[in-house]
Amino acid sequence: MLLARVSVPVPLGQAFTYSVPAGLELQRGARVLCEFGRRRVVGVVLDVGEREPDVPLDKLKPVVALVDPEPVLPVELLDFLLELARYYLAPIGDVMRLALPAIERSSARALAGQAELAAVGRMVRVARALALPLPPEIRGQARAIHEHLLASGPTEVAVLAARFGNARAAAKRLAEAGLVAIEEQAKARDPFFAVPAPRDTPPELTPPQAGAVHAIIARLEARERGGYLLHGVTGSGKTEVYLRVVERALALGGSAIVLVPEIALTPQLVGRFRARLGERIAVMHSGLGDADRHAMWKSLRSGEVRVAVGARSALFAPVEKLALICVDEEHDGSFKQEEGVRYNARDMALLRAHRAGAVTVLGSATPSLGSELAVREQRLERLVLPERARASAVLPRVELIDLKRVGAGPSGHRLLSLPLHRALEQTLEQKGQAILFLNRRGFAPSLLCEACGKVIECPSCAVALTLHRSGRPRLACHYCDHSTPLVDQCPACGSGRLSEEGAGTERIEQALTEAFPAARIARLDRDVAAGAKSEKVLDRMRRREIDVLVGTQMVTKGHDLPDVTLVGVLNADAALSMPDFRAAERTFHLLVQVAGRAGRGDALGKVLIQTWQPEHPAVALAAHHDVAKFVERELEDRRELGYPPYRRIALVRVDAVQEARAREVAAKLANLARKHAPERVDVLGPAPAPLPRLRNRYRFRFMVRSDDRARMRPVLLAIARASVDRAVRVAIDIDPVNML
DNA sequence: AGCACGCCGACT
DNA sequence: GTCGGCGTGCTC
Repeated sequence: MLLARVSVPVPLGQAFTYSVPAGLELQRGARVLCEFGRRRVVGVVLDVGEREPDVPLDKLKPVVALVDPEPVLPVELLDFLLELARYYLAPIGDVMRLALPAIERSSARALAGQAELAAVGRMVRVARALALPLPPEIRGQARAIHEHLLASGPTEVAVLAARFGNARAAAKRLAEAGLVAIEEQAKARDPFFAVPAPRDTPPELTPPQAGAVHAIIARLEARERGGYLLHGVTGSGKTEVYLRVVERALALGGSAIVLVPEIALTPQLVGRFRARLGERIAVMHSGLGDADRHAMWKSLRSGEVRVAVGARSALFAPVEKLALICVDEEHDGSFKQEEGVRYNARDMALLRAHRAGAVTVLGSATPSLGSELAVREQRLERLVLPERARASAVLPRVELIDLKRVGAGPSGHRLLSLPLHRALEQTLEQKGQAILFLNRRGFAPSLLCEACGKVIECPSCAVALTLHRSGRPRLACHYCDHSTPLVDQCPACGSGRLSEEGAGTERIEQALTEAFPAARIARLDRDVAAGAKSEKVLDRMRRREIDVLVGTQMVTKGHDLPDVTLVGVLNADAALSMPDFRAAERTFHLLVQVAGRAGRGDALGKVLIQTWQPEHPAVALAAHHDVAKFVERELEDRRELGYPPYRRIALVRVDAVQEARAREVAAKLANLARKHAPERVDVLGPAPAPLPRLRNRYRFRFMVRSDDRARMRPVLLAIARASVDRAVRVAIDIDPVNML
């Protein structure tokens, strides 16, 4: 009997078997229309074959119809997805969803046929100035709009509306007066493509770059699989290596995927790829609408474009003949998806490439300990770029400031110590730029009642509310969307003596503005940077319209800001105190990355790191740019403590609105795990999570750990299959990155 | 996840 | 007397 295993878009972890009607030619990876329960769904054929039914015949239904003549998924990608689902114990339907753009998934459109698909691209109205003398009675907004159109060329009416008040009406009047033409146009495919990038001339490679490029290219030409760790300090020119090897992969007839952390996917980076590879790349980023995303996906699937550049999800690019995957900043935690299918794109890049017989290049200035161990065990080959690509750019001098011994500077603020204050003065005098890093947004991290000693907490989470003063003063939860106007009385005891504890970026910004009234101070964090605004701030920084930039994480990542000569880390220990075995590694990476922001141009950079623990290895070794020593120490610690990369862990998270239910299920599952655990697999916990209540749900968790992944599998399967109270959510996080 | 079935409260 | 709340069971 000819049967097909079909992945159906439900989070059920299993595929369903359908009979194949005579005459229907089914291929693996093709979409099919199926009856599923009382509804019709579009599924993906996982495999087809002549075999005995594994379900009672009266349940077996036939495939209704074939949706595409050609499979939507290449076989290599399909097999990779099956393997990924197995690795993470994720429902196959959810995994398939990762790889299919919304438009390909939705049954309505899939069945509507190609004609309708072509019409999916949005139409927009574009205004174009007609070169006529403008009558003097046209004034105000209308005149401004006309001038803008003359200066900047045709512009979407929607864009005008966002920029000029009442632009729609003004544009309409201009159109009626015959001064402006308004035309319907198909929306540009991708925002990044709206401005064509000028082609660049490839720079000459430094000897280490050339060495790395040659090694990788040799593998590509031999069509052998292989993994490389491209270990280069910030500014050593890793991107140029990616560009060269991607070009080579293309020239050899293959395709390539380049993964970058979401935050690093900036117009600058995309611009560099486009300058070299032109229209031969597809950029997948989170700002893409369904239609644009689908256009990208289509061009990759058809082979018209053979390079995908993007964050996590670009890993699922539907390319054929995959030859190369590059993962930039491979140590970055954002490659791990933290909801739904909790996959790690860095790890899965190695898997997909290995299975496809392709080459993987993992790039970083501060490689993950996983990569370091892989080099030692010869699973990866290290390629080193030891120096900065620009001869004049040298690694900055780093100075540690012990906050226990050094007090506040003239501003009176503890986190603006005297040495930092002096350094800022000097930088401003010398017309340099400074970046100050503080990993806390808001004004003050908590409000403490001095009468009853309570901290004002979020009503749905067990965390303090953060005081924000930019805009209307409010208390906001950084873990859920709760936000209230600032209160002046303690909600617990009614006292009016509320003290603002600690400092966030807003408070530092304010202190700086007061201390350096002549300087142009700006702030960059998630509150400022909704959407593409962070690029705006960074552009102003590049244009030197800002002297001092205060910010969170966002200021630390890969941006090339050549005129920054001073970098201050206001509190290096913040990340160190996290209850997470990777706290030291994160702190180290962060400090080295931030330090790398200084002195990228011609001027010698200076880095000040303020810390309460100057002797802590993560801090002390980062100050000396001593990656090797840190890695050695940290690997030793991990081995002793039985943590990754020496042992594998899986975190089982259990949460429920009712605390008792969550606690009970966690206990039950941990017991079950212990019962199934073979030798060399241990179960630790359960215990309340470090954040014991979030979004009104109580959270418990326990850990399954082993030196052998295969041994853990039956234990985790037992947990995944156990039936539990429906009010309780259970999530198994394989190789967790975020332990909270 | 959907979508059914099923068994108890306030209303046209 | 019904409309509708969401508990629980199933989907090849």
